[in-house]
Amino acid sequence: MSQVRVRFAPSPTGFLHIGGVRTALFNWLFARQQQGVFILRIEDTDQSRSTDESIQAIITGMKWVGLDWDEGPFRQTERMDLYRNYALKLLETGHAYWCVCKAEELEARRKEAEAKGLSPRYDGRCRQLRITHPSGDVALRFKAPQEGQTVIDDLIKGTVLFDNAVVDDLIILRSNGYPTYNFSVVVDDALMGITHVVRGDDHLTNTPRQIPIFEALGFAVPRFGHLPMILGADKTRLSKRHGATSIMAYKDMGYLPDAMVNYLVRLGWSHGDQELFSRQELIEKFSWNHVQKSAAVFNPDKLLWMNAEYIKTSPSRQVAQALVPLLEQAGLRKDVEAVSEEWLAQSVVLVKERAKTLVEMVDWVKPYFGQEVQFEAEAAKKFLTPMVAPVLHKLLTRFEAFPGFSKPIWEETFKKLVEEEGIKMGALAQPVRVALTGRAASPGLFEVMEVLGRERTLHRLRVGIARANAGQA
RNA sequence: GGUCCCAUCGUCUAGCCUGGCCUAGGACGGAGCCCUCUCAAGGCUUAAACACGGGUUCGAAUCCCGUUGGGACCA
Repeated sequence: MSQVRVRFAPSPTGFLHIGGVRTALFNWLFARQQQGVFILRIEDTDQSRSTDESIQAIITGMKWVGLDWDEGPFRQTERMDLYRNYALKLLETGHAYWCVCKAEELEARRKEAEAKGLSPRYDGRCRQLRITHPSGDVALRFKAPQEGQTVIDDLIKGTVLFDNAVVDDLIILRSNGYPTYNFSVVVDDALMGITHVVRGDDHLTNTPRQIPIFEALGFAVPRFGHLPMILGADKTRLSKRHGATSIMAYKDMGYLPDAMVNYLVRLGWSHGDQELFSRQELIEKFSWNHVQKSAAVFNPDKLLWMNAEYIKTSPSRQVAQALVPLLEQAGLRKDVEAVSEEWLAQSVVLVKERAKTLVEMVDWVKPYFGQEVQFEAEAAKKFLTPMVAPVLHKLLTRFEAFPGFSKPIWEETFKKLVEEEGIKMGALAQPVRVALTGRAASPGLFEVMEVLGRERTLHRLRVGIARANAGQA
């Protein structure tokens, strides 16, 4: 068995979208599992739509999700001579011919055929012309086999049969000298020694056009695998209308790359009932025969759940690291610089089971930065009332009596006070919570105190008491 | 229009190849209950699907044919 060589070949016509990432992912998993080679190739022959920014977007996107490639990125625009040479080689070997049909004529004939209810394929009229010295606008056409069948043993769809009679002679070199998509792909896949062509199933019907070209060129025909599409909630092809489709948009929304990868691979692939997989597990367990044949609807809710799972279970230092850029964006640069990595990781532990995204986490973690707390008006009004001020003061006095912070001791002190006062836990807990965090919802009170430390806890209690006394008296 | 692909809960899917273990399992989301200092998380319970019609067979979600419905490509 020769080494597996696969590729991901996106067009740089925008950002890297999640459908592309999934295609790349399946290729990557297979390459890593087989200890093969994963190649990145940029299909930028359509120069009118290709941009350098898009190429950069593909690269940053791939890096973010951790899909590293072994060869490339190659760009088709740097390989134009190759396509021309191989096209002319086909002409020499009699597998291609010059076609002088004008675009308008072809269009007219196509319409005519359609009107008659025939398929709008090229009728092959230049095939017999044997034009050897072309002039003016000429295109090079591939002589497609007219008889027999082309059989694809697809990795995902199984055996698919096409009658060659339905495949017409496709243009491989346009009159402007540019190769067509179907031709440049074959040349590249052949020259790069691709053993498994795995792409979206929108290419399935291109395959019977491409196989004869491999053969005419004298190259081995690779295996093919056609992945089903990703759809939006309305079951139409996923697009901007369905919300974010750019992979980097998910980074900005606070998703973890591992969660994206896990979700995307589960969209179309399964391993029994298992939902969560580590990268290593994915590489080990991946297999083509458990890839779904039908299209799948992208479900943002499930992705969100999965992201929450990853936030909860990933090492807190790692999550903290991913959180830093978002904290800085939120205007907390100075605060972040002032704290230790360890402290940050500790606060992540505090909120990680409440935040489903890193963006949410920024909000959860905000109250633990800085000396002062920002009160939510409603929470303060409801819980920091003159009525609770005396109890809060008692609590403060008792806390002040301890020279240091000790979670169990402070907790015990707190509960004892509640008991003595004959009030419910919540009656004291909520005002304290608002005093310490400014909000009516937070992690466990004593965990919060631990992260704040003795001094800030006492300080915020004092401020809270002042606020309570001032409150609409 | 032609060719090709696809079809299990609202969604992602297990089961299909190698019929019986399927009274169709899991997950997300929904509903309810429990836990609880708030918010979460967690635990438990629950509603919810084999597109339809024919065959083959003792027996079909599973195999075959057709219908319907989606989709892709061809410009």
